[in-house]
Amino acid sequence: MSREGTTDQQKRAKIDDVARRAGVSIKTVSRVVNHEANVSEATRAAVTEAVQALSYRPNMFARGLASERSFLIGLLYDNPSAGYVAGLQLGALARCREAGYHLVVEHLDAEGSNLAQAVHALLMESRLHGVILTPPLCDAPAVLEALTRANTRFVRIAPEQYLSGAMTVSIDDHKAAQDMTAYLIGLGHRRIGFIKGHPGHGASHARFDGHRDALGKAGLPFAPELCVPGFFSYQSGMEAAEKLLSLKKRPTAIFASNDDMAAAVLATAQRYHLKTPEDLSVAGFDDSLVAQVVWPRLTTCRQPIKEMSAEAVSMLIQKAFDDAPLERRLEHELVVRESTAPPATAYP
Amino acid sequence: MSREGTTDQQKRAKIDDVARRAGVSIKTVSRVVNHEANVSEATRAAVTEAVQALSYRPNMFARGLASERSFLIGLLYDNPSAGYVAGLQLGALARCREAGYHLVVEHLDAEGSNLAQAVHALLMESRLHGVILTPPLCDAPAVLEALTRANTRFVRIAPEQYLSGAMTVSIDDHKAAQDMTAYLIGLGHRRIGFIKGHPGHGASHARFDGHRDALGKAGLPFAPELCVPGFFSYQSGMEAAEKLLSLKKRPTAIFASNDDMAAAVLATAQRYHLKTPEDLSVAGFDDSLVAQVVWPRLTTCRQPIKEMSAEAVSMLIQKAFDDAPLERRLEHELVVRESTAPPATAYP
DNA sequence: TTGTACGCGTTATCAA
DNA sequence: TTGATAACGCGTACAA
Repeated sequence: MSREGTTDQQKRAKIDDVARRAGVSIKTVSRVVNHEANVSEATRAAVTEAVQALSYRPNMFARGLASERSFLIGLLYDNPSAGYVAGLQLGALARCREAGYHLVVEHLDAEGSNLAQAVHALLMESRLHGVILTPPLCDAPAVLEALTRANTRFVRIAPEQYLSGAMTVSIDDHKAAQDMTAYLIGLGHRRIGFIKGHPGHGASHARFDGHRDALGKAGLPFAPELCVPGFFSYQSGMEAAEKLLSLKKRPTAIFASNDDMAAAVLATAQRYHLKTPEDLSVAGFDDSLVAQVVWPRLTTCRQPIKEMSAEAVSMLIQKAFDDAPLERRLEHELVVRESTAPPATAYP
Repeated sequence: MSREGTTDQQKRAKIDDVARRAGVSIKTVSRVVNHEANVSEATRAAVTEAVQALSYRPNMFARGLASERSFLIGLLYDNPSAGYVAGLQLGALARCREAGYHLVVEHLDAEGSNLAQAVHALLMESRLHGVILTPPLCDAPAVLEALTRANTRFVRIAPEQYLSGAMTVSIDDHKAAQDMTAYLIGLGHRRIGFIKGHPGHGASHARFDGHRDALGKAGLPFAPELCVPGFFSYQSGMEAAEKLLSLKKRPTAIFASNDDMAAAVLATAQRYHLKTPEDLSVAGFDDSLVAQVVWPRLTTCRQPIKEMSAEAVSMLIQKAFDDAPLERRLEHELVVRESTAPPATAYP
């Protein structure tokens, strides 16, 4: 019933079909498709024409079987923040699409006893071209070892520990936190509360150090009671906020190590009948979705998650690994919104 | 340098290795691995032992090449809500892991002109076992047609349009919205504002109808000015809330078609110096992450997204398709939190 | 109940 | 610059 007898869209075209139509061998088609050198312009054009005419797409499985590596990239995560994961994934997907790769996603339990086994199994059955590791997985020894043993390359995003010879994408968490604290000091704040991040996550320590260094540079003392632990969760932010706000000498600003905890501070402040930002300035980190969904909207530090994961994909699929840098650092950005203002109480 | 000469972990075991170790043919190994019948208990045990000893995992690419279908399931999405996508993905991943499948994620532009081409290309290069379609993609004709033409099975999650013979997972949006409005009426509210969802998404109309029916059942009039359009985005929620709150005769409660928009109502109410829930009750839909991150926390309707996507995977990988139902409907649940209360103003 | 031999669609080796 | 042909690891008629 098709209007054209010659164009049979029903069956998928294979490399042989393309070769026949272009009047060349399959190897030549393979060369063109894979952008290899040593093909004359004429034949290349002929093959390209045939590929388009037949709307040929190389079979992913045949490729994976024939070559050692595939066009599949793995994204391994175990992160409670939906916004963080969604952002990362979007960035990775965009770059994958450009390059003709596909993304296989895997949700692992970073605390699970069978972590190593799960990674091992994944690598055995699907020779992934490469793997993207997000925190806290990028610091899990079991994962790292399984990857190394299987000789699968990987990129770590925002890792905590330095790992010799491993590819990494990150921002300068130290500098970013320092910038934020300096901004708060610039507004006139002198007593600034700080809520730490999860001690198991990479950036937590760097952010804390940055905060403290900013205090030092401004000649302000570091008050231990103003620095409380947190775990990146909303719940932990509530508890941390309780501690800080029940202090006899309350801070005029609180800098939380991520937006979820900052949102918790906002909620807790309301329960204390404190107005934000008049009575209490609040700053977060990440510029995740919640930052714009709470009221007042959060002043925060934007981490370019999409760009980071896109960069990770690029590093995995690059041709020459010899002269390429192992570590890439992207720029952060201070995003000032309504949750921060000069303190109502004037200081000398 | 290995301590055991016999156990060479470096190379991946293949089916031949297992067959040799178990003293059977590769076909028998294949039978055991794929849980086929007609294998004696003794040989099955022997093969199982060999599989574990060699930590054998069948090569995904070889399988995909040899058989028509693969162990890959596609998840296609174009959804602005990070929480929704993250939840869906988690549910699908969990079920996939149990069944030994992997998830290939693809982010498509539902409005894009090359939608059909993108889906077509994906299906040509990787014969996915099946595909999960999320709104609004599950109603995109281009996607549906590409899938049908490639003879790839799919499950639609919460679709708008009925499609004969297509598999579907959903909740009863009509009933859910009706329950919520009935709950608000039960609290004593008589003027209830409603913010619609994106007209292109399946559930929007059903939710609106449910709301209106609940009003009718309670003998309350439907006031057109209390029903405003929205698009599921935070921004659209802000605009909708503006309209409702600037009414000369303001509603005492607002029911938004999702949590993002409900969060926007909360923020807008604060700007109007309205206290929630004393001056204005607010209800959302989905029970996404934001519902618990805002203050007061949102009363909402929980949609079991994880269960829905897990169910979708199950439907895709089931053996017998003949006697299986094409549509499955899961239960919703009203989650009452602090954002709703009886109205301050008493009605006769 | 078990095994043999072939094919799936690519990439890669080597010769032309 | 090209091409013939052998892997790649598994599923599956078909035979035993």
